[in-house]
Amino acid sequence: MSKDHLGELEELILLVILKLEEQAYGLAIQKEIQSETSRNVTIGAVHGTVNRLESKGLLESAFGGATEERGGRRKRFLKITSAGMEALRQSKELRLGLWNQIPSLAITKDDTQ
Amino acid sequence: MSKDHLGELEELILLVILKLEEQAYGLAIQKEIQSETSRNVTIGAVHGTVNRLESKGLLESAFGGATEERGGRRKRFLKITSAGMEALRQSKELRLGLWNQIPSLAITKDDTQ
DNA sequence: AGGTTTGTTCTATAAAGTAGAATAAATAAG
DNA sequence: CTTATTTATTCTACTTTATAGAACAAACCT
Repeated sequence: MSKDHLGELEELILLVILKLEEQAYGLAIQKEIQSETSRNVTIGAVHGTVNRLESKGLLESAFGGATEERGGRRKRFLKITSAGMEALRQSKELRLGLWNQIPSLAITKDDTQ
Repeated sequence: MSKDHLGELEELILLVILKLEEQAYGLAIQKEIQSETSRNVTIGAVHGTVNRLESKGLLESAFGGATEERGGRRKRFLKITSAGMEALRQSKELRLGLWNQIPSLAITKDDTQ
């Protein structure tokens, strides 16, 4: 019953991974968080959180091959699992439900894409 | 720059306080979280989080007077400050922004009230 | 081989969240 | 007026998340 919700950074990282699609790996996630939120999360924080999410089954990782770039280690690419997607949907539903019960925060058509 | 975001429970509690309006105090918050999310947060967790939010200036508290009920101690009523409201708005904006960049999570008119 | 670049791992600490027992204050009952 | 009952907050100990950055690893270039 309890203990299925995402931490704040866990949720943010899952969302950013979805946004980055095929280019989701540690450093890219860190940069994307920085550009979306002007928040400075360190690379250690990103990997720590990613590891936790993987051990919970909310995402999977796989190392990429050699690249065409200058040099550097192989990237560890992240992919959301269906359990991870479900967790994001639940979180969205909870917030939407609460916002819409509070007039000053309710969703309007201005919020839709 | 960094360190202005809400924890997961912090945000949930602020939203519930807004929803409860004049009846926001420890036990009521606990029950409301239970009914909105079927999550069992203990009363210690609620008060601990409320205290942290108050010390951050995101909410204020004041004890109520005697009631017309059976017995029991005075309630400590909680009220969101403008800084608290601002934090909630920022959090909403961040999520809306990310969801709308991800087709499977984007807000549609079905999500509006 | 040595240097540079890109990236992950590791280790230590602080903050947030969890849990429930202890305590307090108000009213009712005897 | 003393004791019991109800409603509620405080307190204390612990676990999980989040923060921070140094250490380490692997790929490419010269």
